[in-house]
Amino acid sequence: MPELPEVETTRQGLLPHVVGARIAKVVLRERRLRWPIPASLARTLVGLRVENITRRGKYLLWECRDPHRAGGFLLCHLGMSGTLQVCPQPSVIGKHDHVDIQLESATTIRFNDPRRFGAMLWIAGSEARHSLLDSLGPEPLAADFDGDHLFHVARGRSVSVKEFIMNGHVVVGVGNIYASESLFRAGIHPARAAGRVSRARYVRLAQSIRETLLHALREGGSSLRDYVQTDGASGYFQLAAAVYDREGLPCRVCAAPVRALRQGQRSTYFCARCQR
DNA sequence: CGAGAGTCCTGAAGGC
DNA sequence: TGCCTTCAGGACTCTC
Repeated sequence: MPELPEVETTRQGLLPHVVGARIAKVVLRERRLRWPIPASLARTLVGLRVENITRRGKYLLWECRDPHRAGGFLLCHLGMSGTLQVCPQPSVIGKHDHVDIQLESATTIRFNDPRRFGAMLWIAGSEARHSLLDSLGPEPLAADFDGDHLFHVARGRSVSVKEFIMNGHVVVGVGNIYASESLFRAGIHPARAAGRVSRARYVRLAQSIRETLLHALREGGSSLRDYVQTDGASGYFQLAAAVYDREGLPCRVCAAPVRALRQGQRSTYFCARCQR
């Protein structure tokens, strides 16, 4: 399930293959994703040159241009089971291979997404502005994200701190796995109301989120279940998970059994002794 | 405005 | 063995 480290790993894996390349052909086999892929996307993309791929939260933005006509941005979201793989010699078309973006070099970038929660949309123009991006919170690894930000946004909020940090309008890129891991690292109970966490503890939480994400980034992204890196190798962050998916197993710090609970129809893992 | 539930989807896993 | 149910998850969208 791609979270921010996986999306960033994907971005970095794609960059050397696509930046500067011209799009030769686009095959749309299945357009029914989170939102339908525009039928005109293939026509739009062919002939454009990919100038860069940037990331905003878990959205990837392919900046595409052409000297003779208007460019724009290909907005991609991997949902929870999506991958973008670099296929130097695409051979057999597999199940759920929904989109192929073939470059002039013959290398193909293949979008596969069994659960079809992903997205592929087109933003025309020279600015990457879209309603999906408009009200996103800060990047957790950027300078404008810190404990003060979390503390201020949390004023008066009764939602649990775990659901709070998973809200993309508060901070982007913290998914279910890293939310549990970050709260464990910060020693904060996941069910505590967001408005009842002190400023000092939010400072620690912001730092924990950064550390957790950076750690996962160094490991190449997690591979829990579906994730595959662009070169096909799998990540291995789950081996280092402190609490996620470890219900009943001893806490790595105090040996108390890790506990699980449901929050907003999501599973949360925590240590009742280490987290208050 | 915030909170909470519903929704999309496939595949794996568990129960009987 | 096989069918049925449940769960997994991102994040938008709707209702209250």
